[in-house]
Amino acid sequence: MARVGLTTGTLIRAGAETADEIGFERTTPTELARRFGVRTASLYSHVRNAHDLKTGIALFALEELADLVSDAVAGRSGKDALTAFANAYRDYARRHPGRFTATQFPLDAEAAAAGAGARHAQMSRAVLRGYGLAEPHQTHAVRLLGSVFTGYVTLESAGGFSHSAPDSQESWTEILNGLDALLRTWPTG
Amino acid sequence: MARVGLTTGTLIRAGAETADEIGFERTTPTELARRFGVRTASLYSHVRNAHDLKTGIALFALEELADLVSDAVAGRSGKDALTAFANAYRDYARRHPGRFTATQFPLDAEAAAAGAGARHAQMSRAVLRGYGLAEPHQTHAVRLLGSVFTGYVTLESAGGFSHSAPDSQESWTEILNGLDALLRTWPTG
DNA sequence: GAGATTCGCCTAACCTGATTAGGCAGGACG
DNA sequence: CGTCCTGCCTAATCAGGTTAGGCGAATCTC
Repeated sequence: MARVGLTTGTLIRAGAETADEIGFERTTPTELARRFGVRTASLYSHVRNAHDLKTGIALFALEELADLVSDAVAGRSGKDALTAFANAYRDYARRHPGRFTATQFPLDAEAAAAGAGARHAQMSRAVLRGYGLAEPHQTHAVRLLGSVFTGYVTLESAGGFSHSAPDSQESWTEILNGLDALLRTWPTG
Repeated sequence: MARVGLTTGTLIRAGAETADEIGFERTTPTELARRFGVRTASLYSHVRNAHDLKTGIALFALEELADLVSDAVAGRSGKDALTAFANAYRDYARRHPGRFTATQFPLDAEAAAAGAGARHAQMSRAVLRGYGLAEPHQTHAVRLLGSVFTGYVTLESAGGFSHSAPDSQESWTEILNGLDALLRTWPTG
């Protein structure tokens, strides 16, 4: 019997690629088994079930995104950091639509705790450091940034902004300018 | 044979309620058939297939949400309108989590064209009227509002803001204040 | 290096959900 | 009162998910 060398990691990485190719929705154990030339049942030594597989892909994508954002933000501050942060986020969604969808897969408490959620929040705070916001305002701003970026990228990749003028890129730039302006005048007390 | 009186409309409305109860994901033809005390196959005279059913629920929810937002915004302007718009959106998501999830179901071009998408964009523009934004800035602002509200409500209902101080309501209020301030100083030329 | 053990993948089987084809019965309508 | 239409049914098929148990190849032990 040909041993393909399945491991949890292999499956999750292949799952991430598959998600980008055919969509996170359609990334099923059966599909992965097909791609590995293996019977579906063979996956069950490596992942508990389909839900587990998807959770794994989601955590993988969250880590990967956190790495990219971390790199992008390193050594920058203020608007520069804000822009780098936002673009890293948006670029990831465009380059890896399936993985981006995966990052929004609802995680149960344990998975969320284990995941890169904390890293993302930390990076968001790092970007905001340049704006000198005190708590609780910083947290409010973190939530604003998360909402805008998540929302924009989701709507954009769902086709919400295509086929209509002006260009999405233009809106993106203007929104980032706006956010920068807003953060500079955000209430500090 | 007991005739239950299935129609496309009945199924979609029941689907909306079911989605709120057990989640949009699990709102399947089989589940609806169970609830009507009917065989699954019997639904297929009224909806084309499972995807069609979900699209129907999505369109229903989009209309319903548009009605609510329309009511909320009527007779208001400026920050008042902005707040009413935003709260109508958020309240809907909290009261009807399944339907809200449904509103994000990816629609194919025909369904999207038939749906309430245009109404939502119109209402957004109506809210912004008080801020006197010229094109293309108004469109950018429409996209910002859509992103913030979609993003915030999605993250909030995914539990992103719970279990951590400060309260989500506080962030929401401060974010709306911030958006209002931003829109008042948004570039007009 | 030969037997014991582990472990990766397989076969077989079953469940749930989606979907289609064709049937029957009961109310509407002449 | 007969006929038709329509609403729901039975039967059957298919795909995906999941479990139980088997077999053989790789690795370990002495």
